[in-house]
Amino acid sequence: MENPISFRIEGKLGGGRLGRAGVLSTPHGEIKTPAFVTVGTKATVKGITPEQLRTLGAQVVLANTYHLFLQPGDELVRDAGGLHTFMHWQGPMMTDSGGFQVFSLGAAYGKEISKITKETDPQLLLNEGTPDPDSPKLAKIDADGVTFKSHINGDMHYITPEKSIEIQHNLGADMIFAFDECTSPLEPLHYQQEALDRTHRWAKRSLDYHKSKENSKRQALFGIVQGGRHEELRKESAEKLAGMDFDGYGIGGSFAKEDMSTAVKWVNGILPEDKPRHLLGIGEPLDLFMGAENGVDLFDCVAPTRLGRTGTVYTRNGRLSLLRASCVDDFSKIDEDCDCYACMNYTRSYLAHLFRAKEMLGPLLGSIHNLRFTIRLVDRIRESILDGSFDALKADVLGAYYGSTEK
RNA sequence: GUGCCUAUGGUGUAAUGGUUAACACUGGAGUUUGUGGAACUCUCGAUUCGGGUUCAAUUCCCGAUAGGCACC
Repeated sequence: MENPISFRIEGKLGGGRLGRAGVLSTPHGEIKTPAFVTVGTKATVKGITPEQLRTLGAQVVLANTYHLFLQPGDELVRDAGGLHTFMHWQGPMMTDSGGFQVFSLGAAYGKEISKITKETDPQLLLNEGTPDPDSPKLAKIDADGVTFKSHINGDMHYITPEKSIEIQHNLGADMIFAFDECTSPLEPLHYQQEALDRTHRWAKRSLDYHKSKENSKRQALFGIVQGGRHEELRKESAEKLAGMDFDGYGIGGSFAKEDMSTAVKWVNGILPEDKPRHLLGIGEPLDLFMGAENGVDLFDCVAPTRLGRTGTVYTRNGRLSLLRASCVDDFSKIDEDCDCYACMNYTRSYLAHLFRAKEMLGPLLGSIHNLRFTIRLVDRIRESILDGSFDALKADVLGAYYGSTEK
């Protein structure tokens, strides 16, 4: 049977490292990897038209199963002709499985926990124990699936691996994800193991259901590696999933920052080389270099849009809050090196005015800039892998970004 | 002109004869990584002025000043 996607490696990083550049072919076009996947959770990259996305160099958009299932409903999207038609994006698309919402609406709901934990003391992470069961959650896990309480109207919904895949079939993205459980790093080891076993069973069920449908001929299914910060679990997960016939792989989890690179290395050393790997929910400049260096082909992250929308922009010299007093009369561009629409036409002063006046153009321009900044950075990383200048680029970019006074 | 009322951060409001005068917005500095929501965390900043009563006054009294209302 013909595969819905194919992946071709065009160049490798060398030096015994896992990094590579390639081309991922999908039913809606090619993706040059490494690539940054723009996040369009509810079938829209907030405030950005598909035409603008193309101008930004966006190659692929990621929407979310959970959100679209609740609103407007996957069957409606199917009846509209699928996500591509519905949202007027004819390029490659992915959908996340809803697995992350098990985390964000469950263990992490209303808590200080986010995808990247700041906690650096491993003892604390391990001893924190299971978060108190009385705390309100919108997601409850059992062996078979997850009960969600809609954040929109309180309706209860039960999502199983099969249901997640069914929804994703209706949505019709080119690449879809198995239903997984993203665990909190605060969970103890025994829970991580239990959750991982469950994620593996769900991966198998996702795959079996997917393969039983015609959609598997035009939609690729990615399995998701979990295992938290534990080497044994990460490697076990990579091996288990590598043994299943997925079209590609996601690397999931909630990490302490410094655990991320080791987890990626463990996993990518095991996953089949000829299939694409997607590091879920990452990242920022440092993380993109780390991922690319260690064999990640796809990244997605809400940071560029969330930050940009709320007034924080990337510059070559680090992050800059446009709300800062110093921006009020700063008539320079956001970033001298940037070729985006915002940088070509507007000053920091104007952007500061828009954000202070709460004008809607501010969030749009901030999103445009951060997306372009991130997409372009990953594009440059790709080129550098192909022409052998990766290390020089990394030193140059990260030196300016993290070593400068702008921050 | 007379009478009445009011006067607390930049703005709008709390409170009290006794620690450190509270809250919201604004201002300043941050956080944000498969988007529940945009939210959250710090932080600067005030008792109109002058007298008096009192151990102690932002609080009670008198006056000034300013504003509001009413009346002539």
